[in-house]
Amino acid sequence: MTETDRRVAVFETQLKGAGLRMTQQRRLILRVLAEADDHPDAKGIFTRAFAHDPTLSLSTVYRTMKVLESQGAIERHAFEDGISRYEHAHQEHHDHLIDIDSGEVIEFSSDAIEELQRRIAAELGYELVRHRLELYGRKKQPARKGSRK
Amino acid sequence: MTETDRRVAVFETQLKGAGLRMTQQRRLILRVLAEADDHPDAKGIFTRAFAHDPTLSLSTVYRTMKVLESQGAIERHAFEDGISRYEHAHQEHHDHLIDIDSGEVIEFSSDAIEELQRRIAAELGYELVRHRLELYGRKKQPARKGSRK
DNA sequence: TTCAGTATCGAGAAGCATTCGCATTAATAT
DNA sequence: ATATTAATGCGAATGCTTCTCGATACTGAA
Repeated sequence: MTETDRRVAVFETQLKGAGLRMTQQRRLILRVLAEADDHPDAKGIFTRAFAHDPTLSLSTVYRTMKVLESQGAIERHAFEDGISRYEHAHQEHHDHLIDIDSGEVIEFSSDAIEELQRRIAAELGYELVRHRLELYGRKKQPARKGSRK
Repeated sequence: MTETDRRVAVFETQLKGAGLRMTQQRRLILRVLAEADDHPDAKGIFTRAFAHDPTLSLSTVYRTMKVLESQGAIERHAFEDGISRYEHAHQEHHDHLIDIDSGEVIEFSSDAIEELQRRIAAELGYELVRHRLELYGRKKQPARKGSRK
């Protein structure tokens, strides 16, 4: 709760600095995102927020996501299906592993991969600005006696 | 020309085997793709093919891309903008580096990265099925005397 | 507190890439 | 040749996202 409040307060300050306003809707959406531990899409965010404020509109969710993103408060990702999914911004960069069967999104980071990417870009004559890495996998059965294959 | 004809012939055999038909439209679209050295989207493919057959419809392009993809004749990629782009299938797996300024797509492959990804997935308890890696970069100025920064 | 100015909102229309439905056409096997 | 039916063309429909616009409600100043 306190952590969420802190996020809201920080964001409000950022908004004011940009000549923007803190509204009930933005507060609510920010709260929903701060308390989400998954990567919901616009509709998912809308559904959760709508439960707290039935006057909220989907348009506002989309608009708010843009504002939040431009302020660096959240990150937007588009995986295979092309639908935008959101998560509150971490300080540490990370990539995603998506469970093919369940759709679950697991986060990970690897300095080795980051470095390798930078090197590959450099070899091609490019300066790496950003990247997108998604692994799609299937949960392994824990190895156990008698497990076949 | 010969290489393109060979591709068309191979694909026709695959189609027959699946109880499907080789049509003028499929031949044309396959030809356009075989001779493309970039990663066009559906509209781009349609435009090029339309020049040879003004009766072609965009629906057919989309339908054909699905067939081609299911037969493994082409690969589909969706970069940042969410639009599907296509290329004829290579035998070797590769990833893409996208030039931020020009939009140009450069292909590359790295066994080291492939291996690293497999290892990361394994550490998270997953078997890697496939992945998506896109690097976004900016062309470096060739280092020269007097270059600042 | 009240008020003016304007950023934001809700609701629905509009955009865009992609897919569908269906009557018509054409590829294939006999 | 001819029947079978996959494939086509065209327009309508879909689904996510953005835009339009009149109404609403933040915010700073009085």
